[in-house]
Amino acid sequence: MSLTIYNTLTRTKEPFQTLTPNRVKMYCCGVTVYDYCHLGHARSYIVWDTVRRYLQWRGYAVEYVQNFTDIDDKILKRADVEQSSMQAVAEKYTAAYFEDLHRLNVRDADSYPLATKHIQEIQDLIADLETKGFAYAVDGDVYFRVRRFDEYGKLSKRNLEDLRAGAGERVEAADPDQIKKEDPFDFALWKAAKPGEPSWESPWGNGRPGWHIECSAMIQKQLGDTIDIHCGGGDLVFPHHENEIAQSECAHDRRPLSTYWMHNGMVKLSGEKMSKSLGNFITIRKLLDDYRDGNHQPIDPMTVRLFVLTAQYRKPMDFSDASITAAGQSWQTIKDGMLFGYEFGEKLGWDNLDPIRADTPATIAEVDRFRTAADDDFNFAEGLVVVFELAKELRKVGNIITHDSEQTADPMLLKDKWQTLIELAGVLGLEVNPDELKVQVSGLSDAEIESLLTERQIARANKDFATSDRIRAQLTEEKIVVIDKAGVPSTWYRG
RNA sequence: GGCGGCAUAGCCAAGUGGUAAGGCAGAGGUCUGCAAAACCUCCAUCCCCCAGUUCAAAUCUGGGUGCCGCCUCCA
Repeated sequence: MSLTIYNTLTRTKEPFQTLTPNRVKMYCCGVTVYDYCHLGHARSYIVWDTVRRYLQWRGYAVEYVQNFTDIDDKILKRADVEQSSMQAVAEKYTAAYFEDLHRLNVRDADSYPLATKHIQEIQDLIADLETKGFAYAVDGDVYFRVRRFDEYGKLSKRNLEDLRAGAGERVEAADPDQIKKEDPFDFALWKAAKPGEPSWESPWGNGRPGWHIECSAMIQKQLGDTIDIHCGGGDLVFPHHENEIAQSECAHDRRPLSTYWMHNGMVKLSGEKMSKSLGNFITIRKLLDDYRDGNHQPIDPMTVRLFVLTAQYRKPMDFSDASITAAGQSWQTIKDGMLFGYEFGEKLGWDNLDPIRADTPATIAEVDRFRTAADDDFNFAEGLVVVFELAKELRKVGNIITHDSEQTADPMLLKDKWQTLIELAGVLGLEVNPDELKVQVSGLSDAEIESLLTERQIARANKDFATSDRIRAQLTEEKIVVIDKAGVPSTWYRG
């Protein structure tokens, strides 16, 4: 069995073959740092983080690079609004990016190149393209000569004729620089400085880089001419990634920029793509800090991860109150299973609570099922089936133990299953904190609870159900779950 | 208008020729004074529609319909 990846370039699933055995060079288009990240960004970076984790779990050494665009009109505009500088705005929202994505358990990339730190590489690349006839300068701007690259459009599956036919008059109207271009689809590599905006000296006069060129230059610098996987949001296929290909492959004698191109589907809100421009977005911090689901509960960061992972990464997905609530319920199930070992391991006589899985026939079978699913173009939704089944089985045993009944399953087999669950959930970036079990969710001490229960027991014996129900309501308020049994004392636990 | 993609139960969603995974929600039961929690059982004769290929199709082909994305900055 081997890993297959859906390649946007060929629109088919292909067997995964790396340039160098067991090594993966992976580049992900990062954000333009002019605002807080929203759920759409969260999906993208959770997906690529999980792909990276999975590749590592499969034994690949992954070199993962993700850029920040820190030169951009929107950042400048924001700086104006915030009475700040481009650099200050970029730094503010870069810091916010890390805060938000760390909460979602997205691991740091191996490096985070910045456009402003690669001005020399960008200029060298533009000069190279100019020398080779793929770029031309006009009044301090430099444009890429799209017609010189006969493969232009190979990623997005469109050709210049289609584009011209489709665009009609819109192309002309949009851009005042249009008249400078040889072809309406030529795009800017370098933009002449405008008064009051940050700029850098260059052979073409003061100016700043265009958007597309930074990725080409930084990939070349950080990872080399050809990489294994280039990924990003589906909305970047055209023109951004198409242009990256044009720039890099023309500069590098047509050597491919990336073997595989991967794109994640968009997050939708009320049927429409979540985006800044439409204004229908919900930021990660708003979702995690202020949002309440259908059960009036706050959203656990792991719920967001699970929500993202339940959909195939290429498909669009809808965010709604109902869908995030369902994800929250589902996460509770998985969490219960993952906490099982920490909660019951000792009672079951395990000699340690080490979550590292050992190879046993039982664990290997589950791991194989998971791997088979995920090897098919990272079908984590199907892999999640194994996670759910393990979690539900452990939760069931946990409940049997909690409710003081006989527990007959083999403790060592349970440990195998628990360790497998921890490992597979971990591959998906789903983690629990064992300390959660120690947290006093109730302000009441055990003694106080016992005392109230005794009082309640007396009331129940006297058939004073009004009093017993009042005490139970009080305990429920304190998140104490009471279980009544006939003939034996009531049991309780913190829920 | 051009290009690309998607349509599976109340909701999310897997399944890519061999007779519909999983999750959430829901129903019934066990338990309880009644609950709650948990457990057990049930929950798509059928995969947007119409034709076709095949012994066999949700899965392949053709034609519709609907929805979405990109074509401007966008994860």
